[in-house]
Amino acid sequence: MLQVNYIRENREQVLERLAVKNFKQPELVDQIIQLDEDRRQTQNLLDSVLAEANSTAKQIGDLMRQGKKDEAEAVKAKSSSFKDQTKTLGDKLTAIETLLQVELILLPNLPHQTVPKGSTPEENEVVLEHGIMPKLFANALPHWELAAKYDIIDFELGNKIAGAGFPVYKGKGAKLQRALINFFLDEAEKAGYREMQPPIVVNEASGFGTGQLPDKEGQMYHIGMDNLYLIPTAEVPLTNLYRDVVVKEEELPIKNCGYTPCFRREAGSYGAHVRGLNRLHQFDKVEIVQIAHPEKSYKILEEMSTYVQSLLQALELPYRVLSLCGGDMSFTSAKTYDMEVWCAAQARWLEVSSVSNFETYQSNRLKLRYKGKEGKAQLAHTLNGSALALPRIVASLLENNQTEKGIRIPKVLVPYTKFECIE
RNA sequence: GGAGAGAUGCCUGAGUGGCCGAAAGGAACAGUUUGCUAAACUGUCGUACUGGCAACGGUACCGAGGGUUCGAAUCCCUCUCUCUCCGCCA
Repeated sequence: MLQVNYIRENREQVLERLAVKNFKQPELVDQIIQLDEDRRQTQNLLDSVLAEANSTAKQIGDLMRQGKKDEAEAVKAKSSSFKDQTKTLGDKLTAIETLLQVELILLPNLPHQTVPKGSTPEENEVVLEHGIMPKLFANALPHWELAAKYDIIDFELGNKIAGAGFPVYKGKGAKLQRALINFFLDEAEKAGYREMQPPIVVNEASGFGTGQLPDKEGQMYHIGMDNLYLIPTAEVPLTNLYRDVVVKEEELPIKNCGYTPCFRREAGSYGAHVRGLNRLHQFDKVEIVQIAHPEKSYKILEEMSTYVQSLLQALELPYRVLSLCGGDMSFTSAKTYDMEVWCAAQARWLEVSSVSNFETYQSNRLKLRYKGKEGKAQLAHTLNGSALALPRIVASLLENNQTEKGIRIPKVLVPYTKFECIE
């Protein structure tokens, strides 16, 4: 959520930045500025009535204590009129504030100056490509066929017990999952992230804090009986750990990571491009999250991108880094890098990580601030990234590393899998 | 699931209708002093909105939301959460 004061003082710039994100309702900006104006006016009025009511009440109290009952009664008669006024003004103020909040929530984050213009994925900017795309032998298979051939991932079985998009990992397939999770967590720890194990259900306040609610509730599984949401990403609990928190400036940056399963309804997705592991309702992911000083957050974004790339390099996967254009970026992000790995048998790039700086967009909702020795508490910047999401990593490992004898496990993973090949 | 207790500032904790934005102690910060790794003394010490160039004001907030009252941390209602005991249980 953007800050009203910022919008008021930087109207032109806000409009210009929103245009980069292809925001369709720029008129909201002026509406918000007007509502804010109304809000302050109404509050001033209300405050002055309340001030008068307070001093009158005090007066009555003093008179009562002095035993001047008649005088007190006289003043009492006068003070009862304040009630209607404060009620009316209070209701008006609440109505304005509610509307202001509703409209503020409709504004997406402002893209950073370096974010490329554009509205479609094709307009994302390729920052770099790394690695060599493997040349596969003649009868090379896509990963869903490899999964069946080696009996390591069972989509049918998942269908039976849960539904499409909930695969069952079997034998070496399961071990590969576990190996990847442990490898990612160990690497994150080496990079200075503290491992956390958060709940995988969250309440409404948490969903609001990171921006999933109110507008994206259709994307999350909801447990109606207890009004809890299954997390779509560990970003939600890991970032919400700092909701309503003021951290010490010297503690920044705070670096946390965590492994969780992630749940996404993915309503409306179907077809060949979501086959196999390409898109699932439940998947595993290790997430990295940082709470940063505003002056350092863009440097940290680059570091996080470099870190994620180091994982892909270690896994020997060919990848590219995209700087997302304004229109393709998420609602809440100020700048996002996507990492995509090459899936040789499908001959396509698959997104395996998304690293974003949210600046103060989330922290404003979360009321996440930092405070130095001097001065007031300021909103911190939040960043997060996948490091990494498993299914598409598995898909590309299977496809890229397939040989006529079996699937080769990358060297760094062998200590974790305890096997070198899936035959 | 049943019964009970509770929620106050960074922490402990007092406050049961006006003198309470809130005692006291601790912590923290600044200073003084003695000197030695600590103590004593003094001062400062909540947040948000808002008016003002500023000095300095106004308003709201004692878990959340309503209500009673001229006036609520304090009384009433609803909700949320925490703790204790019982039950169930990985």
